[in-house]
Order: sequence, then C-alpha cells, then structure tokens
Amino acid sequence: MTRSSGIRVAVSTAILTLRRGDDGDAGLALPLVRRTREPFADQWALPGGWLTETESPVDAAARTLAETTGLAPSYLEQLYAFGAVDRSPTRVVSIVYWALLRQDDVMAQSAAHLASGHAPENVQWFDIDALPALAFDHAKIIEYALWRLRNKVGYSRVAHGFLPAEFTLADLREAYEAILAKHLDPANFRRQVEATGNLLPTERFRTGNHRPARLYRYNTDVELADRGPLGSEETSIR
Amino acid sequence: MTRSSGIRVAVSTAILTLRRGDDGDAGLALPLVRRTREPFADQWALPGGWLTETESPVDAAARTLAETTGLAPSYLEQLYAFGAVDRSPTRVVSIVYWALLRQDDVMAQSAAHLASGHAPENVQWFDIDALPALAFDHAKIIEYALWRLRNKVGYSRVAHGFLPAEFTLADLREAYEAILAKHLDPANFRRQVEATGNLLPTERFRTGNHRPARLYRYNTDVELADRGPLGSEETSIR
DNA sequence: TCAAAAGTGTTGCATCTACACCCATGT
DNA sequence: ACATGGGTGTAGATGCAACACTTTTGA
Repeated sequence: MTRSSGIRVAVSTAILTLRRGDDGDAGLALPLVRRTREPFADQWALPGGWLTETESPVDAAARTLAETTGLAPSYLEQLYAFGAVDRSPTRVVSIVYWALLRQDDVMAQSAAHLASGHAPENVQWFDIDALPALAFDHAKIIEYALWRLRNKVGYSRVAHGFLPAEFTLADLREAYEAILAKHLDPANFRRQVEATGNLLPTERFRTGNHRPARLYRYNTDVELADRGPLGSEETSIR
Repeated sequence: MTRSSGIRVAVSTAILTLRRGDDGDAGLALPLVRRTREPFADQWALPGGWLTETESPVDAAARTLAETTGLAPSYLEQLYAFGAVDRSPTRVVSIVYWALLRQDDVMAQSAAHLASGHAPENVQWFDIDALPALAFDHAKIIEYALWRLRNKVGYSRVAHGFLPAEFTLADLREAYEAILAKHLDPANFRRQVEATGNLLPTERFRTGNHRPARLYRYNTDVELADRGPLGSEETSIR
C-alpha cells in the first residue's frame, strides 16, 4: 500500500443568496470569512475547511456551510477541483462547491444562529458586486461560480433554489433578473416558465398594493437541475 | 501547519476518440487498463495514477494519458472530483478528466508507440457500446463523460477535437453523428455549422468516388469550448 | 378614478426541419 | 449514363421579442 502523500485536500463553498438592497432591487450576496492565520491572514476567503477521512467532499461542504451560516442549502453542487502547485504556499487541492440558500431561510434563521452563540464572528455577507480583496484564487472561483449559475439558470430551474415553497411569478422573475443582471419582459417570462411544466399553480394569491398575484409551487417531479448520470449521490438538493 | 492526512489524490482520464468499425460507421472508443493489483485486480479501469507533489492535476492527467497512449490530447477538461468514502477500500479522492484524441494522431502514432517498446501491454481500446466490467465507479464516470461530451457538442466546437487540421463537412458531420448517436440532415448541418463562423473554407478539395468535397479548417480565433472564467489555465487545448 | 402590477393577445422576425432539387465526379 | 455524395433553395412550423391591451386591486 502506498503511504499518504504531502498533498492535503480542502473543501470550500461559494454560498449564494438573494438579498434586497437599499434601492429595493434584489441582488446576489455571499458570506465570506476573514482569515485568522497565514497565509493571507486578515484577508477575506470562501468558507471551508479540511476534508476529513470519514466524510465525503459534499458532506464536508454541507458541514462548513452549516458552521458558517447555520443553514442547510437548497442546492449544492460541485464547481471544480483546483490544484495548481503554486495556488497556496503548501500543496493543497481544493474541491470547491457552490450552493444556493433560500431567501426566507436566511432571514428567519440567521438571527437565531447569531443568538445561539455558535455563529462565527468573522463571517460577513457581501453584495456580489462589492466584494473585498480575496485570499488565494478565490476571486476567480467566485467569478466561475457566477458564470455557472448564469449558465444553468437558462436550462434548469436552479433559480428556485432562492425561493420559498410558494412564490409569485414576479418573485421568480426577480430572481432571474438578479442572476442574469438584466430586465426580463413579464409577459414573455410568464409564458416561457409556464411552458416548462415546472410550475404548479395554487389557488392562493398574494395580496398587496395591486392586483393579487397567483402563488405557484414547484413541480417536484422535475429535477432542480440536470446533473446527468451523477444523480443525487454527489449533490444535495432540498 | 497541519500535517498531511491519510487521504490520497489520484487522477484518472476518460480518453475518447473516433474509430471506424467493421460496418464502416464511426463510433466512439476509449482505452482501458487492466489492473495488476488489488483492489479490483484483473478488472478494467480508466488510465490514471497518483497526483505527485510537483505537478498540477491537469499535468498529471496529460502525463498518464501520454503513458497510456503515447499521445497528446487535442482537448482535455476536468470532469469531476469523486471522493465518496466507500468508493475504494482506502480513502482516495479521484480528480477525473476527459480528453479527446484526433483520429489521425491515434492511427499514426499508436503503431510507433507500440514499436518503441514503451507501450504498456495491458492497455486495450474498447468501443463505447461494448465495454467490459469496470473497476471502482468507473462505469458511471464514463457515462458521465459521454453525457458531458454530448451536451458540449451542442454549444461548442469540441467535436473538432476528433478531426485533423483539414476536414470535410461530411467528416465533421460523421463526428457529430457518432457523438450524438443519431442521423443529421447534411443540408441543415452545413448551414448550422457555417453560421457559427467557426469554419474557414480552404481552396483545397478532397477527391474521392464522387463530387469533390471542400476542405475546411478551424477558425482558431474561436475557443474550442467555452470554459468560462477558468480560461486556459486549468485546461489544455491543442 | 387613478396608478401600477397581473395577466392576455398579437405581430413580426429569426431559426429549425423536412425535403425537393441541381451539381460534379468516378465508374 | 448513372449512381452517389456535395451543395443550394424553399415552404411550413416553431419559438422568441416587443409591445398593445385588458383586468384587478389599494389608495
């Protein structure tokens, strides 16, 4: 049997959620951790940790995600394994995941997480278009995660990872607009999304300032995102 | 500094090429290696090896690919990092790549590789639809590699990874048909591929039994496949 | 009654698909 | 000449973007 090498395996996760800014528009945001030790001490980095011998990479990603945010993700997928020799002073292979959190989960539970005393002090949420300087190659990793999300939103229902169980078409369109950073025609958006068969209309309506909007829920028969032959083994969905 | 863990990092590659079968039709084929030791001794597996401390994963993939086939790939991309606890008797994280080889390279050089005496004896090429029983989770990995290839052929020019520098539209269509395992209309195929701007017509023609066909070459200004913000750092293209 | 969002209809344009048809070559 | 693949034309279907229009609510 070969003895273990000097290469260590880490897991990091880009955790994305939707957040309403001061202007009233929703935008993407993610939590970063301030590093307390070298290398890159005091710089911001993606949450993560070492892969242990008794857990799979996806479990490790879910674990570090829970430790950072106190939440379980609605979507979790492997992004890429980074292993360039010079990306860290010591030899590290990082298996990076990206995750989506429901907006309502974040609101409801992050306060509880904070109150419980388990919340790490050096975690902070940043708007995606106002990120600080990042440790390692994490800036590029976040860029890649966004690219994957923007691609995937076009041919899957990942956007629903941001929304609660019931939502209006305007909610969904807002999520798409935040992800793609462009305006979408409400009329055409409705038809496209209705044509996919992913949506189940309910008999409930959200009442507000204007004409009430019908609430929809997801057709759970349809996969959140086509992950091919990997199926659900390597990916966690809720 | 944390000491190294008991987790070892391996690299494997699904190496695909186009091969003409007895029926005259082209089909996908890949090389497998017969294992000489436990676990899964005498079973077939993807070529690969351990990641060393001084090489990046993509370099390791290219290295094992050269050792197996004596060839450099025309396309090489990371597929996935597999790390389930129980996928091997000892704890192994496998970074798996997929690669394309040019048909003419395989023909020209595999004989030379064999003659040189460096060719491993326990390597054998298999048609993709006649694979033997495979070690580890390699059957699922190959299935996933094919899924990725079939997806990617729809929105990129990866298919060209199978072809020599100059080729006819019939050559290209044959590659697409082999990948997608379905017949394509020659007239519509021509228009679609011409519309992409990836092809540069030459003034040379391939003469044969019928009307000569114009030879094309690739517009190297256009990326072989959109890999997003990762760029060429983590992927090798020729 | 008015503003604004929910929801429907319509038109024009681009693209895809199927298939008819002509072209050029070796046999 | 003719069989065969190379290459062009075209009509119908489908999908999408733009935008006019109607509906329904709270204020």
